[in-house]
Amino acid sequence: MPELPEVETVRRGLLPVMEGSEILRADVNRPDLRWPFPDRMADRLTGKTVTALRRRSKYILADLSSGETLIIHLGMSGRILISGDPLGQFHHDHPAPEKHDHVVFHLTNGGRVTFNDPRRFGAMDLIATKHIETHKLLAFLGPEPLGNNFDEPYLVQALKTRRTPIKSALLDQRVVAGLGNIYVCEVLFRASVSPLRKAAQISDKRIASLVPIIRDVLSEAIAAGGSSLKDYRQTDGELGYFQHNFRVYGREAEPCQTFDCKGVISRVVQSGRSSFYCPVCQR
DNA sequence: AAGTAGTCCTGAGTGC
DNA sequence: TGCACTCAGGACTACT
Repeated sequence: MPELPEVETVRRGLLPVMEGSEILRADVNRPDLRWPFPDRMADRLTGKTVTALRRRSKYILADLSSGETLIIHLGMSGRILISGDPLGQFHHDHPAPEKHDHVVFHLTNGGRVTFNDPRRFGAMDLIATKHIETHKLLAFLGPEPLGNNFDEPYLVQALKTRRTPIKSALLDQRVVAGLGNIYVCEVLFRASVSPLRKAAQISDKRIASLVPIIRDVLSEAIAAGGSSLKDYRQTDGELGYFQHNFRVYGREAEPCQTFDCKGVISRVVQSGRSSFYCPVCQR
């Protein structure tokens, strides 16, 4: 479900409620999500203050006063909702517990942070903060697309020898970390590049052109609060609204929006994921 | 070794 | 209404 913009939106929503706050208690309602929760997770969270709330790729990282960091991944269907009016501005009480509320953090400021994930592809883990870079899930991630290490020479170099379609290459988190199916489709549309084209076969100039487009699409989506399809909500329960700006994703059989293009949006399946694109103007 | 299916899981939607 | 089927913002694992 959530790609980088959705995860960043969740992080920003959690920031004022969680950063600097103490975890009074954690309710862990099942033994696992995608993997078993770490040993004694609830105990290791209890009484700890969240000293910083960061993001790496699609992972939310909560640094704790104990010297450990809680790693949270939302998988396909994960949501995090805040309740309890901890900032004195929401004016709503705790809603009734729902199915798939797997972990609930109770904060000493009165706030409650609920992790809900029907499909349970999400994950949580705890690791010493000083070892976060070496965690199995984070160690092989590529650069942050909105960070300084992601630039034109890097992407040209990274894709130079990749025989896989550009669509698959950009979904590979080792190449660039945080893009998912929706935003790759939108990026390739804006760049007029066919998702079917082999990465290595695209000119350096066109690969380079992807860099600012990736930054723009992600930045615009963050500014819009992410994209809400089925599951995703911001932490206050509001919908994101970038889905209204999709030009190709989910628009199979609709006319291409490129000026003067008479194409029709197609859907093809590449390595198990749907790619939406205009076969006329994306080459 | 890189590239690609298969896999985990629930729920929504569609067609008969 | 029920049932069978497809599809979904991810990404690890095990094949070729």
